Amino acid sequence: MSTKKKPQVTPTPERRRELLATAAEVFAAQGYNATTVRRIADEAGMLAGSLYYHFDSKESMLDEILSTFLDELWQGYDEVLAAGLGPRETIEALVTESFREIDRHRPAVAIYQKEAKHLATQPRFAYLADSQTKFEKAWLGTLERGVTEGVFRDDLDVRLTYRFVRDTVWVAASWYRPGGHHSPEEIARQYLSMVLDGIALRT
Amino acid sequence: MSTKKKPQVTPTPERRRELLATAAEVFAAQGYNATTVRRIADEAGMLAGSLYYHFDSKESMLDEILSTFLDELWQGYDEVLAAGLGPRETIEALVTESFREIDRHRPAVAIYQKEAKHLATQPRFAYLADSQTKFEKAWLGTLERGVTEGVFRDDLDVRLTYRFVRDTVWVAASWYRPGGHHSPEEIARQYLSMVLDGIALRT
DNA sequence: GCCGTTCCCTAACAAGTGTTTGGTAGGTTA
DNA sequence: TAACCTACCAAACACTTGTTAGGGAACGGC
Repeated sequence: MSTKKKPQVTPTPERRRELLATAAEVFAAQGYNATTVRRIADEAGMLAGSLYYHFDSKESMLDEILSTFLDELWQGYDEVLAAGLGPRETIEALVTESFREIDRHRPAVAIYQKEAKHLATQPRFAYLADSQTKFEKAWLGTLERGVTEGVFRDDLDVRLTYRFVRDTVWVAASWYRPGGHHSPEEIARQYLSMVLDGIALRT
Repeated sequence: MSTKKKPQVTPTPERRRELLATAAEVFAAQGYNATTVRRIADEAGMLAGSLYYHFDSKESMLDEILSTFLDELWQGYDEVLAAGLGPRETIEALVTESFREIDRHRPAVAIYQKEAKHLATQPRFAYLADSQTKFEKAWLGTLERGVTEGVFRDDLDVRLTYRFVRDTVWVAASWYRPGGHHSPEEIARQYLSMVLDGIALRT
C-alpha cells in the first residue's frame, strides 16, 4: 500500500511561495532596484545563482509578486461590486476589503505603491495600468453615483475626493504591521468614520 | 567705473540649482536607485563625469535636494506653529502650507515620500528621522489639543487619524501637477472640507 | 598678451550587478 | 544497483554602475 508520504525536502510550489515571500519582504523594505539578488538569496539562506533554479529572473519575481496580489485583490473587489449595494455601502465594503488585502499582502502593496507608476510604462507590466484604470472606474463611479443619489456631498470635486480616498487607503501599507493594535476591520471602521463624517465635532 | 556685469556663462550657484532641479525630476520619476548619473547628465545636456565638477557624489545631490526642501518646509511650519492659533486653525494652516510646499517642491516631496524611510537609517540622512519626529510632534500634538479642547471628535484613535491625514497630504505630490486645474490653496480647501466635515451628506 | 577661473569632455577604472554554466549531494523510482 | 530528479553550490561572465584624472576651450581681469 503506497501512502503518499510527505518528503523531507519542501515540495516545489511551496518553496516558490517561501522564496517569493522573502523576496517581497526585501523589495518592500529596500525598494526593488536597491535590492540585489544576492541579498534575497542571503535572506533565504542560499547563494544568488540558486535562485535561478526557481525563477527566470529578478524581474519575474517582481512580476509574480505583483500579479498574484492583483489577482486576489480583484477577486475581492469584483465580489463587492457585483453585490449590488448602494454607493455608501459599496465604499464601505471596498475600504474594508482593501485593508484586508493590506493585511494579507502588505509587502506586495508596499512594492506596488512605490514602483507601480514607472513600472506601468514597461510592456511586461502593462497589467498594472489596466488595473489602475479598472480601479478608477470602480471607485470614481461609486462616488459619482453617490453624489447623484444624494448620499454624498455635491460641492466637492469628485476627482479630488477619489484621489484622496484612494491614496489614504493604500499608503496604510507603509505603516501597518500585522498583529498590531488594530485589526484591518477596525482600521477600516475608523477610516470610514473619518472620511464619511469628518473629524470635526458637530455643533 | 567698474560695473559688476553679468557674464554670458551662467554663474555657479544658479547652475547648481538648475542641475539639482533636473536631478530631482529624474529621481522623482524613476526612483533614486534606478536613476543613473549618466541619465541625469543626459537630461542636463552634458556627460556623466561633468556632474562631478559641481557635486561630490550622486548621494550629495540627493542630500542637497532633500535638505533644502526640509529647510524651507520647516520655515513655513514654524511660522504657523508660532502663530498661536487654535487647533482647527492650526491644522488648516498646516495643510495649506503643505500643499504650497508640494507646489514648490513637488519632485523633492515625491523623492522624500519614496526614499525617506530607508534613507533615515543612514547616518548622513539622520536629519530625516529628526524631521519626522518634529513632524509627528506638531501634527499629533495639535490633533490631541483639538480633542481636549472639544473641537475634534474624541471617539477616533488620534494616532490613526494622524497617520491618515499625514499620508494623504503628502502623497498628493505623486499626482499633483503645477499649473493644473486646482491651485494649492483650492486643493487644501477641498481636502480640509473632506477631512473636517466628511463626504457624507448630513441628513 | 598672459594668467587664472569656470565648465565641460574624453577616457578610463574598480566595484557591483544580474545571469549562466557545470557540477554534485541526497533522495526517489525502477 | 542504476538511472533520475530535485535543489543547491562554485565560479565565472558580460555589463553597468559611480567616480576619477587629465586636458582643453571660452572668458574676464590685469
